[in-house]
Amino acid sequence: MTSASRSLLAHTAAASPTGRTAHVRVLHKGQQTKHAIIESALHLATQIGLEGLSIGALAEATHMSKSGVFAHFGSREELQISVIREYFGRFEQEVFYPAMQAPKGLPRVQALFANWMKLVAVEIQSGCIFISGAVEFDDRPGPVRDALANSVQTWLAALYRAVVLAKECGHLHADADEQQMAFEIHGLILALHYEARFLKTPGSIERAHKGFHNILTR
Amino acid sequence: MTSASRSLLAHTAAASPTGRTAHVRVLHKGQQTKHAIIESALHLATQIGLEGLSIGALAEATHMSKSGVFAHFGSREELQISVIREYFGRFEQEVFYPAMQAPKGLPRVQALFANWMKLVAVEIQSGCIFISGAVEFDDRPGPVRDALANSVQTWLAALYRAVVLAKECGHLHADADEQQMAFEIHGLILALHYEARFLKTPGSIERAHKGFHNILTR
DNA sequence: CAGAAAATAGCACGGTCGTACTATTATTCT
DNA sequence: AGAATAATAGTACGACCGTGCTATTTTCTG
Repeated sequence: MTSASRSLLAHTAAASPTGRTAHVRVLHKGQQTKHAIIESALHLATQIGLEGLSIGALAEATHMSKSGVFAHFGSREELQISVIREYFGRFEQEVFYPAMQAPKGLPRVQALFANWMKLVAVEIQSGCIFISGAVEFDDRPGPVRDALANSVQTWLAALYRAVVLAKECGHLHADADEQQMAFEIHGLILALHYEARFLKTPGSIERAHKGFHNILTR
Repeated sequence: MTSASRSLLAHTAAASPTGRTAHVRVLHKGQQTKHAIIESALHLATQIGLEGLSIGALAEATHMSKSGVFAHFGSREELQISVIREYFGRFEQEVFYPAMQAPKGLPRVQALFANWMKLVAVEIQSGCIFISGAVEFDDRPGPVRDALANSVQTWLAALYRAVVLAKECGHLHADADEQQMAFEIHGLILALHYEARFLKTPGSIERAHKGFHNILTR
């Protein structure tokens, strides 16, 4: 397991179920297993979906009791939200931040797409909660949906902004429609996920790449 | 309700739970309520998804007992498959057949896309089981997944074939990649569904239309 | 109008779910 | 060290699930 080795920041102190605030203490050992639970939950959720995530199955996967798992979150919703936050963090780490080191303009857009494709290529096997979650919660208002939608919006906005910068740099035609391009790129990723993961159509990855090229050269 | 008025063909005699074959009889009144149940189930499944479809909820919606509903299908899987078949039939009726009356070539491709868009525009409110089902069953083998995948494959193949014909008619560039075009069109529909239904991004319909235009004029 | 057969209801079972509530164990602090 | 507190386990509850079994009612048929 490569579980507890990352992110020593332990940011935001993650509001505990009980509203205790006396002495701003640094809590140690519980946080660690909580992180392990979230890791396991993320792994489960990508396969079965956020709705399929059950505390019982999670307890079994982590060799804990149901109540032991439950106590860390206080509710299933809070667990789901934790998973979304974790996934978003990894998405940032693997897709966004590395691409931001590419020079702004077209290279950065290409880096963003390349990193995104690299992740989705993995998710063809494991699943993607930004896609499955969208379907599960498109009709179900509430905090989980909000967390999910915010995460996706943030990422799509970052992509859009990169395209805007590329146009400002003169790397795109002057009449290029940035919103339109972001929309079409999003469509390529969704079609890739759909056709490769569900239909198992061969050649989908190449088609997504070619589609991206088509969008740029217009 | 506009329920029992369509499709007097009553094709395929829909294998009953009991394996009775004595006397090829024409069964009447049960088939009718079965159709009503499927209609209600379709309505439910588009909103909550095929997995969210529960016999209890369906019984309540149709003012029947759980066992009364259950007896018509023999299993939940069979119910789900019936819903898929019904949805596919309507899809054919609303999208495919009308478009086949357009002259083959580019007009027919445009008609297919236009009809598809018209349907998806409705499904932004109600949901689409070809999309939600793909997410729910991409990891879950079995007859439901097979029925779903077959339906989608059939439709995508029809779209692809229309593009091939358009190229043969000389309505597209000689180096046009038909598979690629079908892939990108599929992506537009998926992006539309995602952004309009889940994110509620305004202007998505126009972007899908514009994207289609971009694909054709290349 | 019978009698047969199909359609529907009623009921019960075992299972899983989320989540209170209460013990017990492990960890941390003084 | 022991006291305080956090972490985990144990147990139970009510709700819903799919589905099997047995009545009862409705519909069709001869």
